[in-house]
Amino acid sequence: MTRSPSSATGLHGISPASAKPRRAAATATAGARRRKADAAPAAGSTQRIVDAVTTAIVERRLMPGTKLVEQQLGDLFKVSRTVVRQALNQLSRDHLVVLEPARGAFVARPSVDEARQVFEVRRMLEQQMVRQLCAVVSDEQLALLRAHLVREAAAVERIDVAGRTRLLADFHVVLARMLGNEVLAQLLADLLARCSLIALMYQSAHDAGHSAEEHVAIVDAIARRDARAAARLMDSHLGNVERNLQLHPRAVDLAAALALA
Amino acid sequence: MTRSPSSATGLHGISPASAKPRRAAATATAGARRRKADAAPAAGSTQRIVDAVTTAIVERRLMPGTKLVEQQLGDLFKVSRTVVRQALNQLSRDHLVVLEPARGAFVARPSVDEARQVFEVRRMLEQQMVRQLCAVVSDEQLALLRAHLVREAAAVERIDVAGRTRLLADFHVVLARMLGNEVLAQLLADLLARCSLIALMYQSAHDAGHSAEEHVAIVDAIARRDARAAARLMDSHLGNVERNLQLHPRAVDLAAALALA
DNA sequence: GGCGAGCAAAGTGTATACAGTCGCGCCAGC
DNA sequence: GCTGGCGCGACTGTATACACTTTGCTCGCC
Repeated sequence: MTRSPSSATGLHGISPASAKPRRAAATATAGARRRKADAAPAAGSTQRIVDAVTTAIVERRLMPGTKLVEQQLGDLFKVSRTVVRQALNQLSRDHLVVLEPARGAFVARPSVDEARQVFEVRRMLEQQMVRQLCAVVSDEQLALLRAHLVREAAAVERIDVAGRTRLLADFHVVLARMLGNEVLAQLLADLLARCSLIALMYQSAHDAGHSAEEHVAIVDAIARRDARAAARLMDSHLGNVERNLQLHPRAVDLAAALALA
Repeated sequence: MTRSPSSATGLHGISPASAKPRRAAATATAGARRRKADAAPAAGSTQRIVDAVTTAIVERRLMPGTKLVEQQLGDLFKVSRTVVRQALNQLSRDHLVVLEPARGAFVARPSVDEARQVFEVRRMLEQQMVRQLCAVVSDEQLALLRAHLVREAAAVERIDVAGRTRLLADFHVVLARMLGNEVLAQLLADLLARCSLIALMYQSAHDAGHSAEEHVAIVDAIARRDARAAARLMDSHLGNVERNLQLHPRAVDLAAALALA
């Protein structure tokens, strides 16, 4: 959350690959030289569109299934379809939109199976993540975590839906970053963006306050360096979040329902 | 490995996102209808380029750092730069190439840190993966695994470098697929492609025969439904692979060397 | 009145054209 | 002889143009 190039949009860790595409993983020298180049001119117009669409989806202004017409987006952002297409391609890689050949781009509608699988992977990764974090976490980092928890609580308090959604997701990315593992962090950011879309589709009955409390418990366990507890708490936390989704196939049994009638 | 749209290239699980971009995750009806469309006409020329470059990198015909000029690729594949650019964008998302703004596309040169982080994530995922697999694996699946091991051994035997590299990596994707978790499988495929590049850069001293033997041990543990042993074996297997890389920074100490001199 | 063929509008897929940027070599000046 | 600016060539970034597919509608036919 320190140096996110797309922080202008309001998203930090969520935006799945904001930091990725343009960041030269090349030798450090090249990275340093580039810094002046992409600081001022807003880091490419493609990324602007990606970020805008991402936030729009996460903040529920674009519903799943919505068609994204290239020319319309181009007019809105005052760019050509070329740039819009690049953005849509990136978004499709993040699984936020689906490209249907010769038909167009649509906001993704993740299936129930996909939702379960995403959570499954998150459980695998994050359980191990907190376990390892117990071994290496510093006091400064713990302080940062506490600070994050305070912000979460505040957002929950003042019913700031967009803000709390972002903070609750960012919590997990912050944990990943603390391991110093950028690969893990980006992976997790991707998964969390997909989770936003999933939560959005399958109207989560989960109340944010509960999640925030569980985050507190997890941090407490980490502070005690209690790896087993931390892993268990994270597992049950993710289980709770998933359980509170309405992952009961509806569209599928439409055929069955009609057959019955 | 059953229905890979890019199997024509010789890569199965490795090709990081061959299956992803064009595969409509949309409702099953749309998927069925589309099948006729993308079956025959080779699934888009963009993907052809992505696959070709991917295999070229994995099979060591394109060395890290090589510049990929758009016009040249366009001439080679008889397509316009537009298509080439799309392909390069996809490849950059897979971390196989790096795009430097206004400079061009280069075959990625993953840093030592990145290599370590990729392996770290693999350990997290795959340890949990085999653990879970012990609980759900069927006899047919075990037979498939045994068959795969036989193919691995054969490739090692006849010193088929390209083949064995692919098979050794595919093993891990096959495991992921057996959990029925496509999200996990694709994630792992991504990571494995990056590992190919890493192994290629930091001249692995690891001999393939050893890896194949470790795979056998892992499958044995899974067959015994011994989750703890399987997890431990997978962990040590990945540890061995990583340890056999020459992950000792060289270019970095250039500055130090100059300071000394 | 329902149904299928055909047509037109909309939108995507690809190619081409143009503008901006980087890198390299040349040349003047010190 | 070496250094620093200048200009040219190559290549990338973006816009525009054109061809093809899909889709919804209309009209004629059954």
